Amino acid sequence: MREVRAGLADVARSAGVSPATASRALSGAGPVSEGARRAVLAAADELHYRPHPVARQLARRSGTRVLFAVRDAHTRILRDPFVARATAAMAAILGPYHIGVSLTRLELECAAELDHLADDRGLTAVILAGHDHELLQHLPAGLRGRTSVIGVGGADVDSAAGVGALLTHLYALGRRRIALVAGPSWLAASVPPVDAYRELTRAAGLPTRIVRGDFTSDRGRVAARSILRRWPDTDAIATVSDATALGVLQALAATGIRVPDDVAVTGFDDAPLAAAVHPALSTATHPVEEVAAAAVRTALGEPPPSTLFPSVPKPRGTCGGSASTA
Amino acid sequence: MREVRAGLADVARSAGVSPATASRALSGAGPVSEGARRAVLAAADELHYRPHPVARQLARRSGTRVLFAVRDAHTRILRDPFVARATAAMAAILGPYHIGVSLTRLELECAAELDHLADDRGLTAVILAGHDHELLQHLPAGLRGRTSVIGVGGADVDSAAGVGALLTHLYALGRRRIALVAGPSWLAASVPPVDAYRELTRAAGLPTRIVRGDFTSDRGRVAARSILRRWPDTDAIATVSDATALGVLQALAATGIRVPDDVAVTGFDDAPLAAAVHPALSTATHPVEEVAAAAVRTALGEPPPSTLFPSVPKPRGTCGGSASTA
DNA sequence: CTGTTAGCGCATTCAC
DNA sequence: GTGAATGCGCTAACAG
Repeated sequence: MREVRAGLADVARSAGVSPATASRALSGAGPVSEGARRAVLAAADELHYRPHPVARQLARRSGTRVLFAVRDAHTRILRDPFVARATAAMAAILGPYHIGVSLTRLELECAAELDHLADDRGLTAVILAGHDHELLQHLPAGLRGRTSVIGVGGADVDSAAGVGALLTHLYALGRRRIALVAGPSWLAASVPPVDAYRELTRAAGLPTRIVRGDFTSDRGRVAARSILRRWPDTDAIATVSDATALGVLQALAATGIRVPDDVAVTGFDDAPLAAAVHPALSTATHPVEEVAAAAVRTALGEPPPSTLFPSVPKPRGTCGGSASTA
Repeated sequence: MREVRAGLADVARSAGVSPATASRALSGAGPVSEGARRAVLAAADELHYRPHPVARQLARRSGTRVLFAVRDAHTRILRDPFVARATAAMAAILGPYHIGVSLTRLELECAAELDHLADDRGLTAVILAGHDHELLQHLPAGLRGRTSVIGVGGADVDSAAGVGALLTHLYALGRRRIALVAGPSWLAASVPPVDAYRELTRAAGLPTRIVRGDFTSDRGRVAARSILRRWPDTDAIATVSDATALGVLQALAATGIRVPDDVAVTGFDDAPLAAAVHPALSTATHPVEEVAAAAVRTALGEPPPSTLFPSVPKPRGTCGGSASTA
């Protein structure tokens, strides 16, 4: 029943105009008289015209994919809930534009990989996460203007405020020997939380206890043991990742340390089940979908967001104090 | 320094052959003499030739995107951890093939939407989840051969075995009044777990207590209250979703019912933090990334997987018995 | 404002 | 085996 798919030429003919005019009318770009536009739109509708995205992208040289490139030491970062959530959000946002999403991990030393990406003509844009300052400085020329960043310098959450609020909350509840499991040192996003931490400890005259972590619970376990060994009287452990916080909780449980009675714990990012652990994990929530949307828009040419996205502290059971175990 | 990107024509010229031969040599298809092939490959390497994916896909009319379409009553399904995880996995798998991923939700009544998708020439393939039998029966002709399915009839986990094992475990631990929060009735994947449940209850002479749920914790809360009202002596509640199980746990906690002492609870899918709640959530783990990979391969033309993926029961704290709270 | 003319970069008929 | 020609479907430059 269905004839061969109608093309732009068919629409143009049926509307009594040239393909060029039809193209302008349909893509909304370029000058078209009101009459012609109406005729074209009617014809397109009549013929059930559907533009061919691939041909369009070839002609426009715009590419058909956005790449979400996450720099990290481990492959398992690709299974990280934050990454998965952001990827899915991008995929949902870009679908209507006929643009797909790809996901890849970048090694810490990724100059060569970036060069490679720079001349993949199929890529509309690249969204970077897990970067450091140097990386942004040395972006291949071919990537400039079609790259955006999630984290420091791009679509970012106010992690300093979020972590700061959590720390302040711990302090208000009487914790005085607070340790921090910071992010990896190769990561630009690791800095703001550390700054916030140093500011609090200095202002309050507290001891500074920092160990490095990453986004895994394994490292959380290790970090917790390390902290307990070096500073046995620690009464709170703040982290910058829910997974890490869970690792901390497990290590503490294994040592017979009570949470939050002996040691309070906080995470970061509000992973799906964070509210459901017992005691419920104190953390901070972030609008990941909005961050992803902003990153996409920026990558596609809009100006970058001028403000940070909110990092809202969610003090729960593992903080002690006014806990809600719901 | 860098000249204009080398095209197939440049490679051909440099290798002293025609573009056609170069194309054959590079794409590996068609007859090419060994000498020519070598020359072309060398030239391509020399010129740092990178094929233009969009042009290639236009010429081949193969499309540049795979769409992951999840049928569900609610938009929030797109934030479901399982969906996000599967999406990210697909995006990672397809990247090297220069194919992107899009994500969309389908209404329960989605015949029109499917028709629409069928003639989006930019779509390489469509991967369906949340389908029912009728949907698969009435797939638009334009989608046949380039559609695959996650769940019953496609890349699926052995949910009957997984749920069955969990139920058997509950039974072995002495539970005799087990209720099931099943999946939604519009979903084909809801059936196997129910079958497994009925089989156990019949074989063991247990009462049958089924209520419908979905993939949200809200419904889990509602379901738990409903169960307690209708069958106050229930001593175990099995679900087919971790989120639902968490909702059940919350409702039970709110009622002062102890888990697992009074009522045991099981989830399904091993969400990221399931092991970390307290008591740790009993659930079943699934190789989501492999399922996604299989779905992708099938959508791209390979034969569908002949066997079900394993659903491995993870009895933990909420089951009672040999619990491990780790 | 509109139509004409050229491509976009590659894959694929066909003759040779 | 190979090459010349043609087409994928649409957009962009250019005259008019």
